[in-house]
Amino acid sequence: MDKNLKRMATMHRMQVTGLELFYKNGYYNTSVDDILKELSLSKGAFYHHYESKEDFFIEIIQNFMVRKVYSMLIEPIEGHENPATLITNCFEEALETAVHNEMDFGFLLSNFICEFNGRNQRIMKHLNDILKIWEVNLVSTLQKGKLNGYIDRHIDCEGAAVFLISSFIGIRTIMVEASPNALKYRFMSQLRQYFKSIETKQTVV
Amino acid sequence: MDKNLKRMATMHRMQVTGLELFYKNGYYNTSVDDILKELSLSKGAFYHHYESKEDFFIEIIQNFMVRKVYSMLIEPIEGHENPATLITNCFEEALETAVHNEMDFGFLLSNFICEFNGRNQRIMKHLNDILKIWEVNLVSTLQKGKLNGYIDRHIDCEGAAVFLISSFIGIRTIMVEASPNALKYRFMSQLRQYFKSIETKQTVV
DNA sequence: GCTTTTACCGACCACTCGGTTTGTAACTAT
DNA sequence: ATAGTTACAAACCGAGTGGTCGGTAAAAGC
Repeated sequence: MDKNLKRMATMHRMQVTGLELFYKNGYYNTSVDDILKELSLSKGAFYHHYESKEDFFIEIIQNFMVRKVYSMLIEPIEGHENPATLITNCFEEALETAVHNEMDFGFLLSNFICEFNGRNQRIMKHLNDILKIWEVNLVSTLQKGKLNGYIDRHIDCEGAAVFLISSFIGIRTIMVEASPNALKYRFMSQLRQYFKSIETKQTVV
Repeated sequence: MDKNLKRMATMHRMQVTGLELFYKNGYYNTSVDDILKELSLSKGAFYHHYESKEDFFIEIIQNFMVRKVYSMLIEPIEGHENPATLITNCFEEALETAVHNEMDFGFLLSNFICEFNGRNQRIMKHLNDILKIWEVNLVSTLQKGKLNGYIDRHIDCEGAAVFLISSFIGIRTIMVEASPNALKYRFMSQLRQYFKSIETKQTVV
């Protein structure tokens, strides 16, 4: 049983380092040997635990990327407050983290989507699943907000979710270079502007 | 002199095919040989005309990508009409083209930005320059719209430009898979919503 | 105590990569 | 006609690539 523990410890180490390097250099630009070198492990160790580089990556997606999206983008918007506040704060924090990350290479999920788009259906399926989960949760937060009178009832929540996802992916892409802090500030103030336009109009009492 | 013509014809053919394959498979996943095979040319031919794969790509950026961004995203928004109309129509058309493109792999510029982000400074500089040109033109269109009374004078045009660029890059990234037409429709209606919020409020006469 | 399983090593394979070198046919300038 | 230049072909190089395989030491199961 603690045999299994050792196995899992090694596999975990491989996945952590794997994700790090894949994120930094891209999937195709990171060789299995690169990962192994960092861990002082051999090819034999890798192919003892995993069938292929691709299978290895898919395990990383399911073990790490899903969780990161959950903790960074989904859990923070659960709740019954005003969706505008929830989502704005969530984005603000996600961008702030990126600004202060010395080794930021963009939004993990969209980077890989970009790399595999139209080139690797199997991996794309897994990545799109994560995107879908995010979208569904955004929609449900917005709809809850509609019921609670925060969001205008004429608003198309699916549309708003797509728009929010798009803008987030975009800003994270261009934030990598240049002056991320200025970009973040400008983006956030326009995001608030957008939210104002879909919030329920407060008729003067 | 017509010697030079032959030279330029060959180089042009290489760049056209090069861009095609780089766009389809990514820069690092396209070998020089892949391009040469398509043209029935040899390595010798390639390295006779270009110093390296990287130099070759930079020439492609300057000869083709700049022009594509101009014709697709900059020229259509030049004019003195309402920026909301100009930009909305421009995005609409750009997305429509993508929807009907059987071989769409996303937004050329942002795909490469994503691939080179934090990995190749030299190429990133050229790509960021294009992005900057686009941004500057968006800002100037918006400011012109302010002067002409179309855009609310409290709006931060730089911020709006960043927001528009972000959302466009994002929607093009997620539009590749799934149902591009539905995504386009949803995106466009939210974009109009956003523009409504930054247009000058028409006080009832 | 003996056997089996596990976790890992490291040499090796066939292949691909960007880039170099050498050779040559055709054209140009004199 | 001849000498030089241009535009390309083709073989080649060394460094990597994902993946295989035979071996081994230690632990687990009986």
